[in-house]
Amino acid sequence: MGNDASSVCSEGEGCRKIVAAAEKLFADHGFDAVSMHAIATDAGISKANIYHYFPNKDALYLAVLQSAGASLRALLQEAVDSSGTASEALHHFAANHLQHLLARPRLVRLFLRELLEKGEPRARDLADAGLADLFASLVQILQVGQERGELRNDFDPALVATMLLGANVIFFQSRDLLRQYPTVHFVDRPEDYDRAMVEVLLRGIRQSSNA
Amino acid sequence: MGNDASSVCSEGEGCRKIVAAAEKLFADHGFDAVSMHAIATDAGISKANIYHYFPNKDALYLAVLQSAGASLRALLQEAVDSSGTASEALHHFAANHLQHLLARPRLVRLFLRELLEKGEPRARDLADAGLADLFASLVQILQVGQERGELRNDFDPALVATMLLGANVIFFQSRDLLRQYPTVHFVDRPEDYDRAMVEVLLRGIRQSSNA
DNA sequence: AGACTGACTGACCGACGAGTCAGTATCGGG
DNA sequence: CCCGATACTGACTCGTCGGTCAGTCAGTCT
Repeated sequence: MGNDASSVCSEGEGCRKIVAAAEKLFADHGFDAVSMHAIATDAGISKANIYHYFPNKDALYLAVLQSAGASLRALLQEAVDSSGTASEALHHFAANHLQHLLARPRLVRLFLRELLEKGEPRARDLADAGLADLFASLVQILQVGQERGELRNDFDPALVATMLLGANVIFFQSRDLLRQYPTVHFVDRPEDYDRAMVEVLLRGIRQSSNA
Repeated sequence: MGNDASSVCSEGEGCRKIVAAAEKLFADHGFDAVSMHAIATDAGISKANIYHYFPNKDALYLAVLQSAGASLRALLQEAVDSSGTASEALHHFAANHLQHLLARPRLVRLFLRELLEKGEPRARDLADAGLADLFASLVQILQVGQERGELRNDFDPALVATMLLGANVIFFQSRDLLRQYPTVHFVDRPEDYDRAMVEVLLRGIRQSSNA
């Protein structure tokens, strides 16, 4: 599935299969709920073979996160395109961002999981880095919009960036839940959701008024 | 700490201590990472004693979620007050909602964890119920505002409700992360964050325009 | 006193977890 | 054809897990 295992596996069929299986299982069930045996079985190899490539379970987990982080970051940065007006850039970002989230749900959940961890900072820094980049890009788009006079000056770009990211993340995370809610009709149309969402946001931050 | 263990413990000092310890550990590390021994130690009793109150680990976890759910739901519904204008109600809700989230981080993380689980639906329904209630309340506030002509009619209440909830949840969840980001100055002032956030939102959905 | 009850414990069990190891299959280069 | 290295395996160790059990202890009712 084109995951960026190459970055951590330096070629090698077996290794890639391991990371792919681990990524799936870790994302679905979390670190502690997944045994090395389960990973091996899913990858179609023996458990001991995993230790040929990775010194221990933590290292494998780290490798998975690293590989996932690389591809996820690349994917999401793709969504950032600061050309055109701020409005255009925001619409473009929101739509692409959410679309990418939905296209690779496992990677996303892997990172959301990490963000929830309190005790052991297994790879918080890694998870953080990706989000920080994204956040910075978004803030920049908004700032440029402000400097150009396209957007109002009385709001904090970081605030709106947070709102936008939050809107997408919560949509991603509670999609199934929302689906059970009868009157919600944007559940299966992420583009609709994003378009409407950015419109509301823009009306709140655009310079002066129009319809 | 006033958690609603009474709902599941029918009095009894020991039982309450168990649930309290379990709540803390489960919230911090997740179901699989917490052993019965750890819970017993933290509660200051023997492991076997836990089985005097709960038939197995899953039952204990369920009880914790149930108790947490009860108190969390009560807490959050407190934030809902549909008296006054929609603007007032939204401001009131946002501030209280976030404040409650931040006041009981463990309960929140317990539920966010559950929302992430894919395979076993240990208690998804339970976690869902709370959110659904809240969501419905918010939607209603917005609908009333629309009917009264206070808010525009061209937006989906469910969409804005989602945005508001999302804004609060992401703030809660990535607070530490945001703190490392230099230019963000609303991190340690949730009220500021919420006031500004709702203002932007309101400007986007309020009928006609004003400053 | 004695019978009964619920809270509680230490010692134990089988299962399964991560990780090890001795050894086999495979394969490219000399 | 053999050699060394790399890919890979089954069988093992050992610690910890969830869960059980026989039994102690404090109180309470009669």
